[in-house]
Amino acid sequence: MNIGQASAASGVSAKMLRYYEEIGLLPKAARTGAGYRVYSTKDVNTLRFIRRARDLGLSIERIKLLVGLWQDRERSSADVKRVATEHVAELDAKILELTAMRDTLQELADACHGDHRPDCPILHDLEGGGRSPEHRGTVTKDVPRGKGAAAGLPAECHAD
Amino acid sequence: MNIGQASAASGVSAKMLRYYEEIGLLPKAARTGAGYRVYSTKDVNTLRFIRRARDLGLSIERIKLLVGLWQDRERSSADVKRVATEHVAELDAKILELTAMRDTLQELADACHGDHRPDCPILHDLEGGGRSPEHRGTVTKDVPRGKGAAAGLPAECHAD
DNA sequence: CCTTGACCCTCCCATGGTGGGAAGCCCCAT
DNA sequence: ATGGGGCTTCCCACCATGGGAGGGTCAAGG
Repeated sequence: MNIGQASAASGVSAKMLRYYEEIGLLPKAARTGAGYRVYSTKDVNTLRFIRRARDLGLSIERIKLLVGLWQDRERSSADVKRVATEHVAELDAKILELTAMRDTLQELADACHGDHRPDCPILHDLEGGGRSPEHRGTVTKDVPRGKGAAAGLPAECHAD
Repeated sequence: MNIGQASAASGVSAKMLRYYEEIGLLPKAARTGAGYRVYSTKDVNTLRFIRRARDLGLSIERIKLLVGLWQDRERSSADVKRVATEHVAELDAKILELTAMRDTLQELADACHGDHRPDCPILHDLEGGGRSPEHRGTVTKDVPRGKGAAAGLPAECHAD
């Protein structure tokens, strides 16, 4: 089977097939005399496994672990479960983070008239924690991206 | 104000300050004779605006729009609201996607004994749509990443 | 005046997965 | 033998961010 056929049969793009090989997620494919990669049915099964795992949002690193476990008859299901559970925890964290953003923004949008006038609580909030700061505090999770070095400076606001 | 002070006062890293300038999110900063960037209080306000917008997950492109509207006295709040609403829609889509992943994976993990034995429904599912395919169909949203070109090949499974 | 240390500059690289595309070789059918 | 489609490698782009090298600058203290 050529790379194109393996791609069509697995739902993984040829580009990704080469990439997965390069990063060691797949073993190096055998080659024809002309240098074409050759795949077996077994390879396609592995690829489908990988694709399903990607569909569940698993990182390549974790998929490497899972493929290893999958091919290990001596594995313990506890190891597999742990990998899955870790990913669930990360998904939960991400969902929480996005939900907090969503809720804050939705509230602001709800409070915005959305008419031709310039007055807008969304901008007001972005400008300087507009509506009661404790309100923002409850909704917006303090995502650990900004290192919170924000120092003094009186909020004089308004850039125009 | 130097870049370090502007960074500390706004919570945006110096690295990002330079980057935002490069991509045109910020106007080119004035320079001292030695080439040091100089920032004003007004710049810091803009930076805080940007940082808050990033905290809400807005993309740089959308922040460019918002900053433009913010500085436009003639803006209509409808324009601002539209940008916010679009972002809320994207957040909702992402949350739905992640939640579907999470639920599927959680179900699989729940069904997994997690003991020393190798038998594991998680691997079984990844292997080939294991437990009743319509079940997977209901939970896992068909995220539009794989182009669904998955063709034939009988699922013989098991790569070991 | 000179050193020291903190700060700033530009430029390059890496991340994580994925797609796009160019230049060039190969295979099959007409 | 020619054309078209498939394969190869290599480079670039995304998005937003951090790290670091190599070199200039500034302020304080000796």
